[in-house]
Amino acid sequence: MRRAHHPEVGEITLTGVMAALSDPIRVGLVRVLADDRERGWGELQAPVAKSTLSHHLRVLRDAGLTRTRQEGTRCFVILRRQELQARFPGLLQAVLAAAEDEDIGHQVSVKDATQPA
Amino acid sequence: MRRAHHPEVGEITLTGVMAALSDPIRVGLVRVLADDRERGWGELQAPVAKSTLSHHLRVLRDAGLTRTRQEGTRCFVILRRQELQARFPGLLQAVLAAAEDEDIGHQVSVKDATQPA
DNA sequence: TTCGATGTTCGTGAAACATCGAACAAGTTA
DNA sequence: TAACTTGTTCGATGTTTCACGAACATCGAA
Repeated sequence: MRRAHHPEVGEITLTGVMAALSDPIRVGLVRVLADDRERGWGELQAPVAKSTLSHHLRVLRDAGLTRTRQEGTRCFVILRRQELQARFPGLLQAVLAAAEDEDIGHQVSVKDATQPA
Repeated sequence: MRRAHHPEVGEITLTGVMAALSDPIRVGLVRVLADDRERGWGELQAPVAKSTLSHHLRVLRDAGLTRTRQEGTRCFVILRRQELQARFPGLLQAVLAAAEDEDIGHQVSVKDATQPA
């Protein structure tokens, strides 16, 4: 369980990001993470098996969209917003706005576990 | 040779656009078309067989990124820039900027045939 | 040490995709 | 009518992706 190759900012590719965001579930995950709060795996609710969710999160990570941190046996994800903004200015913003507008990935949500702000 | 289902603006989906732009050659085609000039098939130069090029142009068209016009036996493409801007504000712009920055799709170009401005 | 929880990886299909060459269709031109 | 040009469609092939369940690894707790 120790595999987490995050690409450097400079290694993030446009086509990689586009490919990662061509799946509704992954768009949904990004939307959920768009509030810049770190989320635990377990909070993420999506209509797929956990191995499939793991796969999607890996794709997002490999594409450079998210960063994964491990703490004990559980993992946390966070959106690499600033880095993406630096690499591809305006892109994430435009995608998020479009996703909101179309309500893409609405099937993904967070369990309100850590909700006490 | 009569197949050209252009989606309405409202039918263009984000994931469709993202998927279409996850291929370097298609990004290159969009870059070439980014000057808003209509181009003939024959002008488009890409390192793939013509059937493959036809396929890529079809994907772009189906995704709503381009519009195809037929005149006699030859076809012309143009970027649906305004409509995309209306549908997904800022998206195309961000993608084009990123593509320029990374020089993605540089393998695609135009023959200077209609070049006399 | 033995559970239980949490993710990852593996093995496996089904589907989608990129690519090519060849065959086809539809105009243009000779 | 007979070429020729231009682009589409077809069939084949190999790769990638998505999906699942099962097995494995890791850590914390009993």
